[in-house]
Amino acid sequence: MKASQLILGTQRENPSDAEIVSHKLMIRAGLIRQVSSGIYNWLPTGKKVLQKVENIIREEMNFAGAQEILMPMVQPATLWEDSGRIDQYGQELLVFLDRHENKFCLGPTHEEIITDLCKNLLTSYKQLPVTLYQIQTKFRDEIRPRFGVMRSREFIMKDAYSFDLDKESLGNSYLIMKEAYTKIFNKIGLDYRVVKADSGAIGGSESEEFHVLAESGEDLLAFSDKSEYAINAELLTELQEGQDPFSLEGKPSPDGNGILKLKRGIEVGHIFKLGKKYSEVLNLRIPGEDHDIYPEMGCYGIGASRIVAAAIEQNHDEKGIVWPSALAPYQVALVEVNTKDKKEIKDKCLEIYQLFKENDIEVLWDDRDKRPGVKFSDMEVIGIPATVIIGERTLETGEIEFKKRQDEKPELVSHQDLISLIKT
RNA sequence: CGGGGCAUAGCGCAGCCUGGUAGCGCACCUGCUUUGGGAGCAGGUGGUCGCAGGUUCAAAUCCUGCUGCCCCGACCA
Repeated sequence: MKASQLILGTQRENPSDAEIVSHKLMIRAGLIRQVSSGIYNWLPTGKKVLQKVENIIREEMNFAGAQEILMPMVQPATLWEDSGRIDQYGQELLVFLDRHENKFCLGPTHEEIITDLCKNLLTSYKQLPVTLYQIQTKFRDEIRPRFGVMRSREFIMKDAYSFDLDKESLGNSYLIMKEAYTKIFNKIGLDYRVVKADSGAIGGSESEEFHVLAESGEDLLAFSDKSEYAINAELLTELQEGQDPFSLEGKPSPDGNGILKLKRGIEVGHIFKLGKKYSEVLNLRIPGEDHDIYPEMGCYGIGASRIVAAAIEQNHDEKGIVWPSALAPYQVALVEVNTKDKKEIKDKCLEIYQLFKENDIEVLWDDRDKRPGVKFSDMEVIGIPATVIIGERTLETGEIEFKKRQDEKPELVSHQDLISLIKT
């Protein structure tokens, strides 16, 4: 991609209404623009990053045997009346009327829809176990949206739903998803933890959360310093009735091993064992060997758009974003310096540009007629992991200036080494 | 929903107190000169001053009402 043709949307100054670093940088790097409170446009660069997240999720979900579907964002409110959640979910559910004055809502989650779908779709216990998923826009009318896409009203979520014959099989489906999640967050390249969690409004028996560790995280997590024990501090205080979560620091771990340490996290994934809650209340019965069964369900969410913000919270410096390579919108920036009356520089850039393209390296060629400083800072705020600089200095020698995002100065490398340097 | 703040060009802001027909920096467009870390000069584009009412000869400015956005809290993926 040539920067001269790209709608970059970078901004020099921090927006006045952004508080946390990921929000500021997402605006300044031209990833998002606000439409309304908790509602955002995703610009070309942001969309690329989001798509990287989605594709990693999709790959691992498919690998785990889950099947991708797409459910509607608009759902009949009657389904929510049937499940009894219309009151429980409350104001967060955005309800409206269509032209026939039928009540609909914007889907904040899809247990009702998927359960209803499966009533017609699953016709035999032989089809179980099965896990279906989608990557789709959700809407939750948050009391107070904040921090950009970190806590937005509209957001992109991957939600998966498993259906099993019995509890044991559900346990297996759950583990498969947990493993897939582990692989997803490893691939994305963030520092994360899994903790026991409260199943909240979704309901069910058991749940775990995946948190990206960051100082700005809204959740407080408690870990034992001696064992694997890890729990959402809020849940632990509920279990221990009414303590201040902060007071947990240094207390003995409930599993009897070690003492508790607190960290802050951003919840990016949540997996639940739902049991028969939805299958029973919505009457999803599947013919079994001798009698109909209500399948044991599980549900598994990942906040794709939130991951983008969380990744920035964890990976930035004073110049801007520092993408983990799996999420970078481009793997390399090709910056040309002083090309006026220097056709050789343009030619050299074109040559390298094509070399990258032939090797399937996503390259952003900054061919704009701008000062070098402007280009460097744009590439840095966007967070592209590597930059290749082409200018007069190295035109004669044939060497290439190559700089990693966090390096102060470029190093000189040979033409042949370029590709392998970027791929590692 | 309670408490606080803000609303003037794409972004960041001044002007408001003390009413007189809107300004600065950045960005953007044209030209020339520049070009290795956010260039210089010259010229230019862009604003129903959030909305509605009121006071006044005259309102960005004063008064009233409303809306939107941000922050803190309760709540939540």
